[in-house]
Amino acid sequence: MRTLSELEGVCLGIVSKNQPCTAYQVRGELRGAPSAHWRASAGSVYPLMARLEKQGLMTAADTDDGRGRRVMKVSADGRKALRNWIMVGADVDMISSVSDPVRSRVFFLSTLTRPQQLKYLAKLIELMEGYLLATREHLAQHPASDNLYEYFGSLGATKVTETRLEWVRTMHAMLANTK
Amino acid sequence: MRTLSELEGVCLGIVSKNQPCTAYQVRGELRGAPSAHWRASAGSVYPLMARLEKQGLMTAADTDDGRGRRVMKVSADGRKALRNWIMVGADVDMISSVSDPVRSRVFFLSTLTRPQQLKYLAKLIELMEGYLLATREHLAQHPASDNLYEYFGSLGATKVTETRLEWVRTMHAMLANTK
DNA sequence: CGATGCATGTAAGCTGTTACATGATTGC
DNA sequence: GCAATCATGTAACAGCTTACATGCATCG
Repeated sequence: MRTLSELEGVCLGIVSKNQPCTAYQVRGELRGAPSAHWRASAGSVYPLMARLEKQGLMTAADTDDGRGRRVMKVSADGRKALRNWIMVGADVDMISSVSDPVRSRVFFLSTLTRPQQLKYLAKLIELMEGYLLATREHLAQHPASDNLYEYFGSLGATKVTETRLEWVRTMHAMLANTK
Repeated sequence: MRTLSELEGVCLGIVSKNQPCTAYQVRGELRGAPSAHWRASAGSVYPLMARLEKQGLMTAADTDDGRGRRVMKVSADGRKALRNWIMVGADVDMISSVSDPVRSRVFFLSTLTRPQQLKYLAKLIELMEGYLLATREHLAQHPASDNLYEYFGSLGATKVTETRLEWVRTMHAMLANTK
């Protein structure tokens, strides 16, 4: 049994939570997620779903509502694969691989003049403040009493966003106070 | 002027910091980074460096030390492209796109039994504690007085790692105390 | 003199994206 | 009736990885 890719695991998980569920719905869920890492383009999701079906991890059924909807359910093998995908994630690679485009750029901030640096960081702070509001909104709409795991996910996204914002603020303050 | 990819920006930045600098050195720097997101395989770095050279962002010169080393320097156009790459990073996509494989999995934790959940989270905590020690070590070896921007980068990695660890601990505690 | 490290590169493959193509349904 | 949304899919390309291939230098 080949281990699932990140997007495969996430899509299988979304189907398992919402089944019976269409590929279109999966794309909608991905777009509505707190961290929009996945563009979840049609070109990735549809072939992916077909792949999972062919491997027996999902079963599909055509509907007759005139829209050609194809609803999916996770099979017993699919649930096993999903559990396996989660477990495999407890690995050094997984816990360290949070790649941050902002951090990548900070390393080379010396390329900019001091005023440019401050302007860049100020722009980041503004964007992050807006983004933080959005994640907090998302968190408020997913209380622990409703669905504990969605709450956990949103909580993680919010906490990390808060930390990153605080970090950028620290840098801005330090650069503003030295020459 | 086409905007640089993430890896292109990072590599150009590494060269600009260490020039004159070989592709081999760039790979070494990437491997030693606090967050090993980039595997920086030869298959990506060498063609990338050749590409940047062809575009006039770097100049290359062969050495005669018998090892066929090819040392690179960033050109004026290259510095401009690097500044541009940084600035373009002040964008909603960039600040939100911190994709976390752990968070992805947490959303579907209901797939596991409670004991499996606790075991999984305990494993994560163990791994993250080790990883946190490594990032703190890295931070200690890059004091602000030495190179401010490397310090900033390491600081960000450490802060985010601390936050994620605390988050996983919170989840573990909550799941351990409810049935 | 053999292992390890320095140093460069290519070929094939995986995973995702953008852009396109198609068609039905619902709401104004 | 026409725009927006629902719904499915394909083709071409981008970017990075793994695995392979090559050869010299240094150290024990």
